[in-house]
Amino acid sequence: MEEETKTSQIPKNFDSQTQEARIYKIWEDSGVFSPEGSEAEIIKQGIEPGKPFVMTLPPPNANGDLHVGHTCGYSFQDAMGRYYRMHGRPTLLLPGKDHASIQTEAVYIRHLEEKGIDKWELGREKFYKMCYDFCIERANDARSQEKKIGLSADWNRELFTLDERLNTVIYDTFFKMYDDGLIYRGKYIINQCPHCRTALADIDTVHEKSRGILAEIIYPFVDEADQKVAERDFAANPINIKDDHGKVIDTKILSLKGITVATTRPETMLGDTAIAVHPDDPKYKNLIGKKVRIPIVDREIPIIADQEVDMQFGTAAVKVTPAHSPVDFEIGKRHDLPVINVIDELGRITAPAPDKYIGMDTVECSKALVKDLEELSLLVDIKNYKHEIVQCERCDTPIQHIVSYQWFVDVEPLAKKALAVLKNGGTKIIPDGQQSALIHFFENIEPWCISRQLWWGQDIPVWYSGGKELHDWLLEEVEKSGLGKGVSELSEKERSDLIAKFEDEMGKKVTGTGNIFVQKDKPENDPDWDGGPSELLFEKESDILDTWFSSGQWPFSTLGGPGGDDYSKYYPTDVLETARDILFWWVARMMMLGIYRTGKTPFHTVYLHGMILAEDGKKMSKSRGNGVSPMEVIRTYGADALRLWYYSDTLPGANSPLRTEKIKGNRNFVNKIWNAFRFVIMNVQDSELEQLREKLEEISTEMNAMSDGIDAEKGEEYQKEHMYSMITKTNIQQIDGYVEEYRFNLAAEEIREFFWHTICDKWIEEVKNKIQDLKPGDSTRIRVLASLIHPMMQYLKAMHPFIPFITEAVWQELVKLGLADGDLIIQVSN
RNA sequence: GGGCGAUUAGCUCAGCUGGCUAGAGCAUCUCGUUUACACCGAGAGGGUCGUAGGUUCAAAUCCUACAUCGCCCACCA
Repeated sequence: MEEETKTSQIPKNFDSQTQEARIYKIWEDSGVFSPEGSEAEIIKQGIEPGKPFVMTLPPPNANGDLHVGHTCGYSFQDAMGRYYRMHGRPTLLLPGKDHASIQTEAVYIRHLEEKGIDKWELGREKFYKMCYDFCIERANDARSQEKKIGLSADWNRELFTLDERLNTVIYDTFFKMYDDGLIYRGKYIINQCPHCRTALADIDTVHEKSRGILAEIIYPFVDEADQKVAERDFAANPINIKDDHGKVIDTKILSLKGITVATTRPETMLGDTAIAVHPDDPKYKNLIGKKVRIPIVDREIPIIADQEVDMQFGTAAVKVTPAHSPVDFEIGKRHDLPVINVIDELGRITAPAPDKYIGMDTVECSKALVKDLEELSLLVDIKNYKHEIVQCERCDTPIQHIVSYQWFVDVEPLAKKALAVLKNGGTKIIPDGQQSALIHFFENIEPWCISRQLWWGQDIPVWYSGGKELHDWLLEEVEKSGLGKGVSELSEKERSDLIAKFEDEMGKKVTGTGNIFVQKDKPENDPDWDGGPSELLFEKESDILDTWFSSGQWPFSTLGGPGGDDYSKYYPTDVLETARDILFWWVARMMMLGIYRTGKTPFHTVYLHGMILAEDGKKMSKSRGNGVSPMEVIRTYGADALRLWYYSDTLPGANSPLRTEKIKGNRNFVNKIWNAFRFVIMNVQDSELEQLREKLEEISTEMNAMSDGIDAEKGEEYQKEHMYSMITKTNIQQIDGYVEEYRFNLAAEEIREFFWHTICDKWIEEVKNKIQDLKPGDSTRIRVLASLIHPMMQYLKAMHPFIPFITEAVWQELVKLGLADGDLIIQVSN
C-alpha cells in the first residue's frame, strides 16, 4: 500500500514547464549566483575555495528577443560556470545588455516608422529617451528568457553598455588613447551609408555581387599635338578583346582624341583629378605627364604613372577619383592629387559638380552623364557588367565612399600586441582554424573609424572651441600648409591669420580658437581665447562612438575598470564564449583594448560555438520564415533538452542545423533520469531510510579514500558494494576531462550513454533482480540499494552543469527523503 | 584575389595527438504490456569513411594534388 502511495506522489513524466521555474527560484534564493555566495558555500562545506572562475558574458543586443544563438552561448557559459562552481571555484558569470548603437537605431527607427513617427521630426533628445526606454523594456524581456535557459549569472552585477559606471571607464580609455596619439581626427575616405546617414567602419560593410554598367569614356587631350603620339603608339599597341574564357577574339585601336577609360561609376568623373596608366605600358608611356580634359566638367587633369594599374584590364587607363574610391584615394596620396568630393552624406551629387547634376542621386547622375557624353560623342561603349558593390551591413543600402572628417583609432600597434599574445599562447581560440583567421585579421588590420553620425550610443567626449567647422577647417589648412604641427600648436600669429581667413571665406564671426578639448564635461575656458568668456562658443562633438568601442572593453569595464574592486579580484577573466561571427568585431577588439588598457589579455581561452542553422540547413532569417524561437523549444521540450542538444551538436567551427527530433530524444533522456530515480524512491521504504543514509555515507567515505580502484583483498562483498561507484567515478573523471578540454560533445554523449545504457539498462535491472525476494529492512537489500543510489547521486552532480533542472529536481526529491542535503547547484567536489 | 573549413550509415553528425570487427541520435525492420520509464526494453539491417597518389608494420585519422560545397575577408577600374 505504502509503495503505491509513494509512486502516485511522483508523476510519471517530468513536467519541465512547471518544474523549471520552481527550480530556478531555489537557485536564485540560494545566493550562489554571486561569487561571494558560492565562496561562502564552498567554505561551509569545508573546502578551500579555489581561484575564482570568471566569464563576462556577451551582452545581447537590447532590441529584440533572444534567438537560438544566444541561448546556445548561455548554455555553454552556464555549463562551464556550474562546473567550476561545483569544483570549488567562486564563480562569476557577469551578464549584461548591449545598446548596439547602429543596429538598435535602425530597429527603433523602423519601429517608429510603423507608428508613423519620423526620427528627424522627433529630435535627438526625445529619440534618445524613447529608445532608452525601449531598450530597458526589451532588456527585461531578454533577462527573463536568459533565466529560462537556466543561466546562473550574477544578476546583481548586470550592466547595460550605456550605464554611467561603464562610461567612466570607456572615456578613460578614450582619453588615454588620445594622449597616446592613438585616437585622432582625420580626413579620409570612409564608408558612408546614405540611408543611415553615418560613416561606417570597413567591417560594418558587406560585399555583394551586383549588376551594373561598364562605360568607356574618352577624356580628350588638352594639347591636340598629343594625338600624334597617340596615333603612333595606340596603333602599334591595339587593345585585345577577349571572350569569357580570356581568349583573344578581336582587337581594337583606341580613339586618338584622348585617353579612353572604363568605369562602372561614370558619375564619379565629376571628381576626377587624374588619369593613371602603368609606367611601362607602351601605349601610354609617351603620354605620361600630358594633360586631358574631363568632358562636361572641363577640368584639366594630368596623366600619371602608377604601378597599381593593370595593363591587361579594359583600356589599361583608369580615371582617378580620390574622393570616392579607396584605391584612388591611395593613388591620390602617392601623387599628391587634389581631392574633390562631389557626393554628399546622403549620396547626392554636390558642389563643385556642375549645377545641372547637383542634387541628383548617383544612379540618376550616372544616367544623365551617359546621355550627355553620348551627345558629345565621347561615349565609346556601354555594356552590362557584373561587379561587387559595398553595402551597409544593417540596411543593405549601397555605401558611398566619400571623404570626410572622422575619428579614427590607429589599431596597428594594438593589433601587434594582440598578435603576440595569440602567438605565445596567452589566449587560445577554439577551434584552431579561427585562431588562424584572427591572426590573419590582425596582420592586415586597417585604421578603425569610430565616429558615427547617429543618435543612439555613447557621446564622443570632445568639445570644439569656436565650433567643429572651424576646427576641421584649421586641420585642413594646417595640413595643406605643411607646417607639420597640430592645430593646438599654432603660434598666436599663425592662428589669428588663419582665423581671419576663415572668417573671410565663411562670412561669419569666430568665437573661439579652434582648439579641441578632449573631456566629458563642457570646458569652462579656453586658455588661448582672449575674447571674453561670454562670447566663447564650445560646440560638443555631435558624433557618437562605434558600439564596439564600448563593448570592446566589456571584460574590464564591467569589473569597474583598472583599480576597481571586482577588477582586482576577477580580472583577467577565464573564458570568453561567443559566436564565431563576431570574432573580428568583438573578440579582436576586446583583445586589443584589453591589452592596451590593462596590460593583460582579457581571457585565456575563447570558445566559439557553432552557428545554428534552420532545419532546412539555411541561415535562420525573418524573411525566409524559418526561424525557431528558443522559448518555444523550451516550452515544448524543456530547457535541459535544448541545452543537451547544444552540447552534443553545436561544435566549434561547425554549422549545425537545428534538429527537433534530437531535442525530443534529449527530452526523453531527461524523462529517463526522472524515472530512474522514481524507481529508486519508489523502492525505498521509509523505515529503511535511516540505514540507507548510513550506508551511503559509508560508501562515500570509502570512495573518497580510494584512488586507483577497488582493493581486491577486501573481499567479494566489498567489491560488489563499490563496483558501481568505482566505475561511475572513473566515468566522471572522464567527463571532467572532456569539460576541461572544452570537448562538450564528448561529455554530453558520454553522459547520455552512461546513464541510460549502463546505469539504467544494466545496473537498475541487476538491482531489480537482486532485491526481488528480499524483504524491506534486509541488510543485503539496503546494501544493494545503496550501491546503486550512491553512484546515481554522484552522477547527478556530474550531469548537473549540462542539464541543471532535472538533476536539481531529482536532488530535491532526495533531500525530501533525507538522502541528500542542500542544493545540487553547490554540491562541491574537489 | 586571400583566409578558414567541410566531404563518414537513408537523414543530421561524432570519431583528440594514426592502432582492436568505423560510432551516436533520428529513421527503418523484428520481437517484447517483466510493478521506473512506450518520452520504454531486447535485437537486426545499413558505410569500398569525396577522388587519385604518398608516408607507415598500420590511415577515416598525417602529407600532396584534384573535385564538389560552405563560411569569412578583400580596393580590380
